[in-house]
Amino acid sequence: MPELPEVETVRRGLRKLVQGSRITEVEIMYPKMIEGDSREFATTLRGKVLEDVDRRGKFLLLRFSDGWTVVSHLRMEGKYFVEKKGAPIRKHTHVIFNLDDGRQLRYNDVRKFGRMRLIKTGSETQLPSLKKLGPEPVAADFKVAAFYQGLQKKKKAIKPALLDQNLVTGLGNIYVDEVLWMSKIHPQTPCNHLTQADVQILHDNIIQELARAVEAGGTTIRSYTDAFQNEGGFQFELQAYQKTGQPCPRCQTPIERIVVGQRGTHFCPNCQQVK
DNA sequence: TCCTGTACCTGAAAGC
DNA sequence: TGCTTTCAGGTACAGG
Repeated sequence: MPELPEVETVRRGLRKLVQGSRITEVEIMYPKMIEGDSREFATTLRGKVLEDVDRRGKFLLLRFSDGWTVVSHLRMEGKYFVEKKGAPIRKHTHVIFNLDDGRQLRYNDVRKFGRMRLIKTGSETQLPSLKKLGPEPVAADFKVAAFYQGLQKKKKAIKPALLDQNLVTGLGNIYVDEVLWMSKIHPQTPCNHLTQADVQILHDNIIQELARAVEAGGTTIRSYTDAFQNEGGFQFELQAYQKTGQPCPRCQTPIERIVVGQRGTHFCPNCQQVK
């Protein structure tokens, strides 16, 4: 399930593999994957060069010539890979970008949750889904004072607040459980109960954890692979996520699983207590 | 405005 | 063994 580190790893892979390639044809097998007119999506991209691949939060921004951008979200199980034209089409391949060198950039998505949208480059900041995104989880953008103020205005639990993408972007279910464990904060703690000291620790752990996960090439739990079809390495670093019944690495108390905001949630009942 | 619940999807695992 | 049910979760959207 791609979160920021996985999307960043895909972005880097796509840059290496297909930057500079020209699209000769786009085949769309599952039109619902395309937001807006899927035929227009295909005809507009014909002849365009993929000039760069950017990222905002968990959204990939594929930059094409003549001022076009494809905004792509992998959601749960979306993945891109490159194969030669004529190679067997795998099950769950929904969009194929034919390239001028005989290769194909293929988008595969078992759950069909992923979405793509074609927009004019520069207008992505006006898309509601991108407009609402909080800062990137890096020290230059993500400021602890604004984070604390944002949390003080919320009464809901910290876990769904972090999954919202409004206060900071890039966290998903795995990394939220991890950073809350690292910060000794119970996932059901109301946001406005957190002290400045709690928020400072949480802020620093979010930056540190996501940077480490990017370095490791992301986390593979179910099916994630990057554009080279490599799995991530960060699943071996997880301390709490999916560790139900296993001893907490800090205090040896068994990790528990509860449901918070309809999401499976893993925490240490000793280290992480509700305030 | 904020918050909660649900739909979208399929495959794996669990239950019978 | 084979069928049915439950679960996994990121985002958009509806409704309170």
